[in-house]
Amino acid sequence: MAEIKKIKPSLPKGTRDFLPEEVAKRNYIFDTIKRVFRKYGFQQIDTPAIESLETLEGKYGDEGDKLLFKIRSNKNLLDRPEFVPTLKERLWEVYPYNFLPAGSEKGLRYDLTVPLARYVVQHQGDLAFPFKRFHIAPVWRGDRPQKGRYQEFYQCDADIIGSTSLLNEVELTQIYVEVFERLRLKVIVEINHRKVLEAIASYFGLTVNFESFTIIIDKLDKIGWDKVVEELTPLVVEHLALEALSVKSLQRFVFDIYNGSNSWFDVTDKLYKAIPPSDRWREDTWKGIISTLQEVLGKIKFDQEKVKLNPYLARGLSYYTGIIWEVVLDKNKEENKAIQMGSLGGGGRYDNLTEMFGGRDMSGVGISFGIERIYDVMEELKLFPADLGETTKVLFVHFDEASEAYAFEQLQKVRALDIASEIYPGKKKLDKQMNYANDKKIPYVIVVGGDEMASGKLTFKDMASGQQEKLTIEEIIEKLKGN
RNA sequence: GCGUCCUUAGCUCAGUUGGUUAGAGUAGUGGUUUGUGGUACCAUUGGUCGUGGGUUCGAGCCCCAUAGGACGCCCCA
Repeated sequence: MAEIKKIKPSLPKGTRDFLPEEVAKRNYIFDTIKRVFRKYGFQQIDTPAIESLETLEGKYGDEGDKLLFKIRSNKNLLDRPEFVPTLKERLWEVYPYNFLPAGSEKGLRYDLTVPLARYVVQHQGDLAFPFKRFHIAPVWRGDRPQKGRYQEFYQCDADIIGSTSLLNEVELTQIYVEVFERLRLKVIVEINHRKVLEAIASYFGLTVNFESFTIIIDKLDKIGWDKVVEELTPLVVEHLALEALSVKSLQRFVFDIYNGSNSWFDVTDKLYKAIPPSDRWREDTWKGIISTLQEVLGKIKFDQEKVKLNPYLARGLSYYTGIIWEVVLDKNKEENKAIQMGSLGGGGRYDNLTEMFGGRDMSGVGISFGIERIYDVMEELKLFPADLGETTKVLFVHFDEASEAYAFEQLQKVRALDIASEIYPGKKKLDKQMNYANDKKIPYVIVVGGDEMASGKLTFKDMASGQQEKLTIEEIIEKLKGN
């Protein structure tokens, strides 16, 4: 038997272990979000962590493809011992994929959206449309890790597939507001329409480089107007021969509209008046966008401090085609001022999602919660409840085999009432057993020894106060049920 | 793809211009207290100094290479 090589315990880069306490906190976030999702009629689904490479490749652009985790095929003939070195083998080393049947290669999922598209097309016969699902699961990216950015992380998405009604947008906005209220985070849900950006770009003659335009505009929060103008200027000059003055006016244009207004209707009205229909931009389309925004925002009385129209909100994603969201900390609130954190969520409407899998054209709209960041912010603001209720409520401790057996019997009575309880297994000195309760933050301990067995009155100790009293098991159960 | 930094005990880290046997705190174990934790005190286990090579009488420390990791750009679900 070969000796097992001892290695230093370590994790691959960009991955984390979670301690029980951390899992409890993460579950608190997940449970809060799930409760709201279900309240609005969303059903949870799951899909495999691995998908065919076919499914994943080509969906995230060149940059995304590079970050895909690929799983080496076990069909690789090179690994077979009987395989002798030949020219073919050399070719295998260089071009292994060329010798594999298409679709046999696997990869780890990169997000939850592409699996959703595959899922909807594959199961369309079994699903009720509009299909409202949520999905909370880890995804993997071979990215270079940074602070708050990992190779394995959770995504938490809710989407509605197959309905173009704006009621969906209204409800998703409600969900954002409600979830963050429940988590006691003060945030602003920013809303924009993708085509507002297109209109602005078009008005300033930036249609050729619209992608670059959105990428730059999206950085506004991070780098400020001066840098944005700086980055936009070459686009204008190179491709459209407009003087940089136009970019300055772009800044003023957006800035004025956004700042001088108190209500969404003011903002949308101003937008409407500010952008004259050009030959690239038909008036009725623009009207449609404005009314879309007004309908979504005006449907119910959102708190205007919490839900705001942000005409320069872009989001990098190219596949969004309609309303887009982003959730950010409300920097006007005192407690948030010191916290440096990007968006806590985002989403939008996208068309043709299912097309790539041969499905009929289905419009989709969805939101996502950045739970890793939400966790960090809540930790910093100390917003997690002190008692997350995920630990044992009461521990039985004992001295010898007889008292262990007796305690074990009593334990069954407590467990019969679904009270989380345990007995210290095996013989150990009492202080070690108490230590265990202490480390595990178990609030109550029941001491069972000779006296207790004789009298039937057990020693019930409150670990927080240190006080203890002699009670029958029935009296103890009553107390435990009470809190 | 570009750049900065890190790696010494399970964990967090000291370790002087290169010098004898590499330390501390913490966690663990045993005890002070054979029926009472969160505090204290005493004792004690635990290290191929990431790996490989080089310089040197001598390397945790200097040089080269390499692996792993963290962070910042780029990009971004």
